[in-house]
Amino acid sequence: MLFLMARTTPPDETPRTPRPPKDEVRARVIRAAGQVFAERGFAGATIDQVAAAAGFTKGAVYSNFGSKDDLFLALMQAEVTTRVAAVERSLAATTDLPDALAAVGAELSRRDPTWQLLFLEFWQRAVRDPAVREAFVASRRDLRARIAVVVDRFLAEHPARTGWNAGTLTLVLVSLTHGLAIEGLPDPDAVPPDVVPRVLADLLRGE
Amino acid sequence: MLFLMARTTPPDETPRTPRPPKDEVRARVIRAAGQVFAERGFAGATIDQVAAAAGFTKGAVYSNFGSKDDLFLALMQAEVTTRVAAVERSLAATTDLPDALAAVGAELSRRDPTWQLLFLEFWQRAVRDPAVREAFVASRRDLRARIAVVVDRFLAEHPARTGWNAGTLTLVLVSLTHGLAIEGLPDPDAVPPDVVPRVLADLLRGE
DNA sequence: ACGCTCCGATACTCGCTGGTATTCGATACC
DNA sequence: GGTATCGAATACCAGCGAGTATCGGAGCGT
Repeated sequence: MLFLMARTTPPDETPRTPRPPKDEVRARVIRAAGQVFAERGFAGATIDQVAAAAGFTKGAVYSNFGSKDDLFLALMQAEVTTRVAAVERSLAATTDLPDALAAVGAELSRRDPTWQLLFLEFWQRAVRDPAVREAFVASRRDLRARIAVVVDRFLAEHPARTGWNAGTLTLVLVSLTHGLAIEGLPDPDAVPPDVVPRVLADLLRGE
Repeated sequence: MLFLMARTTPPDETPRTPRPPKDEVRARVIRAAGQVFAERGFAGATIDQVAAAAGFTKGAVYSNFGSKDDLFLALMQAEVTTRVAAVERSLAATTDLPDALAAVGAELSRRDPTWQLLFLEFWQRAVRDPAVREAFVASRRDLRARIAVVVDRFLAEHPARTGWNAGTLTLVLVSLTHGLAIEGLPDPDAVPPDVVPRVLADLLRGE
């Protein structure tokens, strides 16, 4: 391996810093961690793999994160944030409840296994580790609350008399969606496409 | 652990072999694997831990299972079997459809965190590893099919006219229960106790 | 009784991975 | 331009854990 005696003559150096962007490293590592962790699982993934996927080496990772766990937490933080934002966005796009919920459902259960895998990984840690659990629960509640706001508005506008309140209805939607994803991801044939709407129809059909 | 110095005099020897049970070792190892894997995760658990939990050493494990994965598959097999048996039992106990479905739901989503953790760990591996997936999908279909048979019988007996066929209804039930477990395990307050029966009531309320 | 066989225990190997200490290069400041 | 600083690369280490080879003793057939 030869290093070219890189010259240092400043004169003609590119004005724009070809700098190895400061915290972009951090972002890239986190992104890479998302991929690798989703692919091999937290315990199954190695720091070297993450670093490589990000285009760096272990040193970069450890100079940005204290430990593997630290990296994991950072990833969860980032992922949850973007996730909540995505849901929020899809909710804002329409005023029609079924549409909105369908959008949320689609958002929550993207056929993309990556998110499901990661989410479950987070979940597992939350169940096992009280410290993680706190943050996890908070974000879940936040997510459900945001969806519930929309549901609530709809229920108010449409006096479809139903025994359901917004919170519980939201819980059912979110839970059902996740549960279906669990069945459907390894076995796509197992889940007919219109299950969620049909269930919702039954639930909202005034008593 | 006492082995009675079992005598060998054939005449009066206890008819039942006081022997250090042959394949009971296997059973104990599997049971221990269930606990340990659920507690630390598959990758996070060690063969030594499993062996110790079963009251043996690594040697016992490796003389009964070819590898860690092998043990894992065996565990899954066993778990599903006992699970199905439990469901069938709870269904046999009642003739009322809602009651029966609620019972099934309860059975499927016991607050027992062990099972949920374990199941989702299976799921993760299934999604990631094609070999595991095959076995996983097969046992899932088997599970749903068995439940569906009974649901079907009930639907036939109880002319509750509903747009749902047994298979889809079962899918919804199973999925919903799992999804609720995901929300409820880290955050018990999030899930009211009677959600499943209420949803089922709506779904079965004849159209 | 006797020895054969099986299976669990013990001890060891070996690769791997998280973490650390150090080096090296470049940016930022003087 | 020279130097201090920061962050990534490299080299390295120690522990750990899956898997293996071997040992020993308990059943079982004869």
